[in-house]
Amino acid sequence: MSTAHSLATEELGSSAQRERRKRILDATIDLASQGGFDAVQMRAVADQAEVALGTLYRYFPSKIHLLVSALGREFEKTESALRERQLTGQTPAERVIEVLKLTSRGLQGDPHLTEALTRAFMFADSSVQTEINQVGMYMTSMVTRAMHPGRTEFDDQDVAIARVIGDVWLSALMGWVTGRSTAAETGQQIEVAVKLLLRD
Amino acid sequence: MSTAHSLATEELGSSAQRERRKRILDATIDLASQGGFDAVQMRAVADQAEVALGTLYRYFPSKIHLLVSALGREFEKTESALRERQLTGQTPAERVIEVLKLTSRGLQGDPHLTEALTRAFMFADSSVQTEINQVGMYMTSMVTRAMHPGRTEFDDQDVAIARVIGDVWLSALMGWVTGRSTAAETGQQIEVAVKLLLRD
DNA sequence: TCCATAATAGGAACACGTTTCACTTCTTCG
DNA sequence: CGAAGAAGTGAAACGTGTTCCTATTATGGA
Repeated sequence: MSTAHSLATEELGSSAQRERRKRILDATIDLASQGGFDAVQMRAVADQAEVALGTLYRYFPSKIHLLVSALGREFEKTESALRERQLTGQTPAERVIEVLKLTSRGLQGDPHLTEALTRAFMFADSSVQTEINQVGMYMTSMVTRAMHPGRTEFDDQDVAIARVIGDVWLSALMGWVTGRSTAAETGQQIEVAVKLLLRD
Repeated sequence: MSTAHSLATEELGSSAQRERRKRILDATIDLASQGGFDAVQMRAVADQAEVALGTLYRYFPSKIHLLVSALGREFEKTESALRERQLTGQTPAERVIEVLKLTSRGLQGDPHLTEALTRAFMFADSSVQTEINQVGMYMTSMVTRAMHPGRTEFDDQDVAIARVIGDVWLSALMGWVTGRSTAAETGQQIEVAVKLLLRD
């Protein structure tokens, strides 16, 4: 434990363990990026990360845990990238749409990866609650911050709206990763929802 | 539509084939109802429906197709039951909430079945598009009809709102079947969204 | 009725997530 | 340092979705 403190969600462990964990998640992202959900095969991940299959399962108790953890790491990056970006939209609706478009574009730039991570998220049950909640918080945080830049506290109505937007976003993404709608339709769908919800 | 013609989504076939198909779907619903998604094992379905495994796969090319087809049959029943029911709500929002509560209550009365069907729906890819679209149409139809009872044509705004509500409903259901939220929270979540969307 | 063809039965075999186990290599601490 | 326990390795084995194959049975037209 080199540095001062650790968040509740951070795992402790030796540097060798942190290194292994990183290698595993890197391999996961890499395989997902190449061939999507089906290409993330546990034996392949273990091989590419240069750990034994049993070790992989010691770090991540299932394929779903593995992929949702990877999603968490990706969302963390996205959220911190967004924090540094100045939004240009004039209204809450415009800014929210801007944020969602940026995020979606990032995802749609890597369809296989998106498919793998979204599928895992949708399939995750309560045993993955910790990782899931983390992703949900990033999402809500990104939307509420877009609604009211600079503010740090948000009232119930704002959070409720952000949640609904998150739901629509997930459904739209689901439609896209499962090939039921195009990227354009997905964007449209989200835009309509945001305008309906933030129309005052 | 007894004998004269058939819709595009209806399969033709001899009465023996229709009978087998029904037995398979019945077995599917039964097993799902008892033990959820995991209990719907293809060998078990085949056994209970008294068909060979190969025959099961001839009728439904995958477990997902099988379950989404079963969902379609259930939704058909729900939708026609709702058609005959007189809604008591005074406003569109109240009526939509009424319809969704009724539907949700039906689902939550059989948690295992709901879990199985919802999971399958979420996991379905574009190869199941036909069945998926059918389910989506039932959903949109139920919501728009609740918004404007008696009306048969709906403008774009109404349909857009119905779609957003459907998205929230699916996300909420997902949270519930995966054990991430309670039935009460799910109902609350949907109610908030409907009130936000139909607040004028 | 009889034959060609499609449909079904029955079951082996394969793929991949997951579990298990015996053995080896670290890590830690007295 | 040396020993105990934790972590990692490598491989076998199991469960379930899916595929494949051969023999048998229905079906429908000449």
